[in-house]
Amino acid sequence: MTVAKIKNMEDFAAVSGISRPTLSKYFNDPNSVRATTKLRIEAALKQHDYRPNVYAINQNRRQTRTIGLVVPNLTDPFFAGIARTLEGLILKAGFTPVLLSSHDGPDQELDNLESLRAIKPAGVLLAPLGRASDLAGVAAFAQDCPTVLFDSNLDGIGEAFFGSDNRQSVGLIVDYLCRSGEPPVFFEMKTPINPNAYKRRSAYIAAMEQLGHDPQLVQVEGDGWGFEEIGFRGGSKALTDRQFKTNTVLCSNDRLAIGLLSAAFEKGLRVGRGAGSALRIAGHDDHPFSKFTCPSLTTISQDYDSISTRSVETVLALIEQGERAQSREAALFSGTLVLRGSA
Amino acid sequence: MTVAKIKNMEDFAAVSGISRPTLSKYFNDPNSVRATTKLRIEAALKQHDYRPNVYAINQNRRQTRTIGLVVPNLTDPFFAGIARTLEGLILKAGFTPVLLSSHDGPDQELDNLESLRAIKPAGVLLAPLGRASDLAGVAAFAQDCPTVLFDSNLDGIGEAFFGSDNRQSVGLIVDYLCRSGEPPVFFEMKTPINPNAYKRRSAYIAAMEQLGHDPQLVQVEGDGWGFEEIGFRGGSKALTDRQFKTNTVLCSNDRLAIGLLSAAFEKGLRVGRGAGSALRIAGHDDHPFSKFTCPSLTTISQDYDSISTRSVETVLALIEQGERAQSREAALFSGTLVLRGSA
DNA sequence: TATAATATTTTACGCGCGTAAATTATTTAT
DNA sequence: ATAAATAATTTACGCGCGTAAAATATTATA
Repeated sequence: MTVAKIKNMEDFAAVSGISRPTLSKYFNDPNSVRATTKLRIEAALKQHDYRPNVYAINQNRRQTRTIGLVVPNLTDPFFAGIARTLEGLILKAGFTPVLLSSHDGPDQELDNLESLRAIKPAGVLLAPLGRASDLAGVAAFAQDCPTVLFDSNLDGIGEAFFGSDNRQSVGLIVDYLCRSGEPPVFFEMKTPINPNAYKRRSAYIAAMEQLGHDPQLVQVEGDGWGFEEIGFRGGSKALTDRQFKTNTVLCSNDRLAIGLLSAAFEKGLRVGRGAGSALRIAGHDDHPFSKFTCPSLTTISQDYDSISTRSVETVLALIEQGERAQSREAALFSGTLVLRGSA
Repeated sequence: MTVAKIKNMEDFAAVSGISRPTLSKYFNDPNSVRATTKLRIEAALKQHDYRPNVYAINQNRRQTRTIGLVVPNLTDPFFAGIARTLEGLILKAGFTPVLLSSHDGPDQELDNLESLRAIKPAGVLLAPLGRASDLAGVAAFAQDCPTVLFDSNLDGIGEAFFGSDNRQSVGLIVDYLCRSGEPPVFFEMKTPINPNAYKRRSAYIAAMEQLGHDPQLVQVEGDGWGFEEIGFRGGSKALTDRQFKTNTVLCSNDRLAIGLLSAAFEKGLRVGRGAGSALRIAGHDDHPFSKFTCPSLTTISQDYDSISTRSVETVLALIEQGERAQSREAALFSGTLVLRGSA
């Protein structure tokens, strides 16, 4: 470390003996310069600790090396986990992820997109709120910036969508529940926010009918995103009112199931697939906590490895080719059954 | 919306009839210009949709309007919640938060600080990993950038620290548990990563001794941050080996408690403060899920409103005065008892 | 070794905005 | 109405880097 402070690329060019344009090339892509000069530069970097100014760089570049990442709510460990995976993939590709949470609010979602617009990201991965999203606003953004949707689909918005095949996954668990005991009642919110919820509802109905059973829906009131609380309250009411026609409940997602589990416990109902159990409860999503509920929750694990990988690959491809996709890509991945104690 | 596209402040000056330096002043602080011109500018903004280029702005400003926010792990809903609160406070103060998660790794923690260095934030709020943190690295960063620590303290690093008064909170719950039943055994990790864990351990010992009880520690093996899993495994073993000398267990944090709760359930042990219960379990932190465990978890709620508010106030003050604090501030806030079903 | 191909250097301009100094316009106080 | 105070305009430079063009140096090919 020399005494003279290096404050810009010019200074660094002086001390390293490399011309500034070559350095500029190097910092844009270390492999774009000759191997020997690369070594010289890296040797000098070790000695002098210089870092190009991000702001000056991005002022001139058309394409930023940033990829925006917007999830509905980071407070939900499910999305926090996905975000982490995606961040890792983005970093590995040599881009910088910028993570934003919509905090379950469409206003915040639009604010996030506005913030991203300001930093001119090369691409954006967006898990929209769903029904609550400001469709026009999101569409306008996707028009200006290569955007890939995941988790929740918004018809026709973005260059691509990757998510779960709810039809397959719900079919899978309905089938399992029917084979292993009484057919399940479907426990959900009356007016869900997430489009997946609607798909799961109809997938449940279809699966039940195919197996020759009567679909039974228990739809609880409740606004917003406090799913555990909604599941708890609605579940308590449903249990006292004996709304569940069979001893088996399939919840639209794990967070509702966690609430229902809690309600059942308070009522003194034993949950599980054992002989002495009064109720079987299953969920969907394999929420990080579902392994530690009492009893542990039987659920569906979404193939988030595939969803993440494909989503990132797709933005990267869009960025590389520099133009928009000729057609909107959409792929749904299969879930797998996670058998635990509750059903 | 006019046809001619406005691409920079000069263009916007032309169409709005306001000189560029005045516009520059306005965007730096809307109230620094005369009320009438402010109105004129805002009227023009509505018509022409222009946004100053962030990169060009920050290239010249010494002080960015950005505040870095680093938490140990966003996957933990506890930190996700705090992060959200802090983001809100930062936004309200007119700054832009940049949220980064260290993913429980000291390398990532340093990487995060490096990333922040690159964007030259006005200040940083850091919840360090604790024992795992690279002390020298963090200290070096705090030297270059006004940094306020919260949640976990690192001796002498940063301009201030705000956290919980573990001595008070643990004293409170130990006292409650002793008054309402058998004195608690302390359930924790043998070599915790978080400095709070050590404080809680000694607070437990002190509180027990003061009440004339014999402190009992059950320390489980386990590396890393999968606290629920560690609590589950260690708890299962402790229960089969009858390591708990009394029927009451105080866990070092809620996530361990969730694991222990799960282990107790599997063993068929009834947890709660009722007559037919075999075990009482209490936690610490009021984790978002502790309300929905079976039974719901008696715990300590940290005063995160105060911690958040003071932390943000302090960075803002540091930023405003433009110089470092003359002395390192540190404040601990009291927790409150959250009485639920488990103890 | 001569020639072609590829890298690097030199030179120079531009990006969009911050900001300073001098001048002119507007508001406020007297 | 006049002077003083405040705000806006004009002019001009600089920030740190991207990037283009021409000249020069280095490496690869024959």
